[in-house]
Amino acid sequence: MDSKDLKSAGLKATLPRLKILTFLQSSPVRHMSAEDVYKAMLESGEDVGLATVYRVLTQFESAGLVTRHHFDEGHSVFELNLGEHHDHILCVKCGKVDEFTDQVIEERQHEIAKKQGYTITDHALVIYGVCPDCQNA
Amino acid sequence: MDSKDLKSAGLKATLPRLKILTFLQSSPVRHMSAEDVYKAMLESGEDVGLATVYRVLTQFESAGLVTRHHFDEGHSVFELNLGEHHDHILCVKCGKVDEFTDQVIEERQHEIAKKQGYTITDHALVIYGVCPDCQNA
DNA sequence: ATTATATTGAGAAAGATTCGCATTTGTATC
DNA sequence: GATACAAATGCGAATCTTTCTCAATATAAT
Ligand SMILES: [Mn+2]
Ligand SMILES: [Mn+2]
Ligand SMILES: [Zn+2]
Ligand SMILES: [Zn+2]
Repeated sequence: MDSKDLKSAGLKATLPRLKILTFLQSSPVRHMSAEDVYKAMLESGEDVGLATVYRVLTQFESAGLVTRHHFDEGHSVFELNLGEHHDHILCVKCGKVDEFTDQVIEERQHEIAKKQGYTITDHALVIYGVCPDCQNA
Repeated sequence: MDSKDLKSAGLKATLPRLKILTFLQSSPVRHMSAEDVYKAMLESGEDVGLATVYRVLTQFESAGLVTRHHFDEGHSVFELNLGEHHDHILCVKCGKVDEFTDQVIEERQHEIAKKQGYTITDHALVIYGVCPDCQNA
């Protein structure tokens, strides 16, 4: 039951929130826009307004349940937060999104921040390229 | 004369383009939104439409004269391309934008791309933090 | 079951960027 | 320098994503 997850996140266990959380947890696709989630809600019969999807995703983000990315200008992409931080590499041809972690890069960023006198709070790293599948085509 | 720069970039030397390029080249502020450029045009008396500013900046980007960034969702930021690649670190309090380059990070990204079978085309790295000035306040 | 409060849905509104099109400008030619 | 034609401009309308407003509804505690 996801109600527990919501409650412990300080959120009332409403139908729209349960529906959306369950969907995020069960979807094999990890990176989705608000519109993607909205369409999934429509298809599963459950009536959830688009505004509610946006609100809930934003609340989930504040609660740490979800992470928001800005891969392209123009719209946000969300993914269920599974704990471990990672960065992304994505295909400019087909839009595929892959993930990676690199401890060297992580450390280097902290050194850079320190050198410039910044207290680092976050970072966003996206590598753009052509994926293996799209190279032979 | 900037006409040369425009011509060699394959662009007709029109008044709006000259005005905008000259402004970018003379401004001490390196990172600006289309709106910023538009306002500067208004102040300098020259009448340039907002749509034209957007068009010209996009053309400059295609011509390699300018680089576009997406520091925050919701609007693009442009900077004159001075040749050497660099990444950014910016203050979440005051919005200051600083720059840096790190060869280790650059190389690591290529290794990651190779490891995943991608042909890397580009990347975007932004470190968010609190700048020195904003820490004692 | 009742109440007090938080949440929802629908459409309006906002903010950034692009489009459509009549008018103007740049440049190549005479 | 005048002429001609394609390219570029400016304006407002249109688009797209996201947020807001607010009356209606659902939730959690009593
Ligand atoms: Mn991810
Ligand atoms: Mn820069
Ligand atoms: Zn691909
Ligand atoms: Zn600051």
